[in-house]
Amino acid sequence: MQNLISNLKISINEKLYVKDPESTELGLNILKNSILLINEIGFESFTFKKLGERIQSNESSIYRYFENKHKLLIYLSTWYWSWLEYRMIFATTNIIDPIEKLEKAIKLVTENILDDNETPHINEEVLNRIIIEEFTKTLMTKDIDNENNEGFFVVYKRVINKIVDFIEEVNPNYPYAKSLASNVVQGSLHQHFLKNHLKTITNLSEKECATDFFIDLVKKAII
Amino acid sequence: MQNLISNLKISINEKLYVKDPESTELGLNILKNSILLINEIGFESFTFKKLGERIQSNESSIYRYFENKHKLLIYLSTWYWSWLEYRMIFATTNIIDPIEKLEKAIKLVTENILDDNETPHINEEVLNRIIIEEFTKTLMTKDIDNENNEGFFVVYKRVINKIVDFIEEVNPNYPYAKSLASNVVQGSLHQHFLKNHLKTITNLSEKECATDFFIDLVKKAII
DNA sequence: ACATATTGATAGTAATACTATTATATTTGT
DNA sequence: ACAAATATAATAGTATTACTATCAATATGT
Repeated sequence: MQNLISNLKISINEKLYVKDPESTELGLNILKNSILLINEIGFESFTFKKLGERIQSNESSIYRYFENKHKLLIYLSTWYWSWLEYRMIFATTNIIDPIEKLEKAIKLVTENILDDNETPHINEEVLNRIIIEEFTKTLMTKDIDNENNEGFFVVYKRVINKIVDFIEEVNPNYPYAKSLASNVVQGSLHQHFLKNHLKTITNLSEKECATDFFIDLVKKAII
Repeated sequence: MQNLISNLKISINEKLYVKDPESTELGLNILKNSILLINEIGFESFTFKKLGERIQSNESSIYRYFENKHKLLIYLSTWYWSWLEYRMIFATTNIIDPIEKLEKAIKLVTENILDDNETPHINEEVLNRIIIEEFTKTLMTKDIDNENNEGFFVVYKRVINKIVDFIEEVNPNYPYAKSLASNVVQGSLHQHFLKNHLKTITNLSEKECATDFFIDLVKKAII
């Protein structure tokens, strides 16, 4: 399985970049360090100028890969959800029991992420932190309807719809499969966020993990 | 009840404004039209200059009320959560049955909001739309830990903890009361957002409301 | 009537988010 | 090996944003 994943190049909507960043050294460097820099200073303070200084390259060179920082963030998000999708597919194929399969999928989208070392230019652990802190910003713009039409969020929706399928395998009569699935995926990001910043309104901690909460919630809801 | 609410002046953390906007005509005008303008063009495109033009006042005058647009948005959010908190308190006092009380509270935080005509300078229906589209942006900044220490989010947390209390009245042994409550409040905003923009990953529609989904979810989780 | 507070108008600054141009370096095709 | 093509770097420039500062005009309170 490890090798299968490492051989798969994650392909990303071409409208998200000007020039494929995975095609050159500089491009890979942009990806790698944008993740690190956004994590360090936050997306609002992140600029192409600062990234240029960090990688000893020029602002104008970065603009040749990405139109703007918003599209770069959608690119990184898409990469993340694609990576998760692959892991989810491999982790659930060959599992026959629908409940076990659903649990496995929920585990994957809710658990803490560790760098998997398969992709030297992407630190998945740091990328996960960015997704927790910044992902909703890619959705919550006045441009969402256009960007949705352009297919910028298909991978995210595909991950959720995979979980919808698993829910329906367990219980085809549950009337809120879509809302439940999107609630798990987005709600999990939010619970991780609360754990980091607003601890008084979450039960998550070092000891208590999001996975337990969401598996319990989903099973009670649909079984 | 109506009159009780209208007589209550919603009081807001003084650090959120330079000069109390509810103390002058111009201030009330800033509140009223900032809500309308943010709804029209989105928070990213919203500037004090544009607001000044709209209300025939000057950019510099608006800066005398709010340090920046971020604090204005937190002010508006705090106003919204305070308003909800009052409605929740009045709607749940004197209800003895804990389940009925919890259902009432969930209904209030998940249902569609209509303008209540008690506050001429705040259109609650439009404000609710802003909360759905923009509220998470007030949380998701690099400054959240400082701002949380300053008490900018106490009202939001109080609303959630009220629901935590109601959950614990129904079932004191449920281990995830905080996560469940925050999941309902934040998840409801998100489901409304999906209903408006990413319809394929939610069951909400004109016919199916968030309230039904969340009441079903919570009751199954804790009873 | 006079002091005080409030608002308006104007100007100015640093940073951001780009675009355009030109120079330089590197790769590649034959 | 060398010309041609391509990629990158450096520099400059623009419009907008997010403010701050100053001063004049107006309204208000006693």
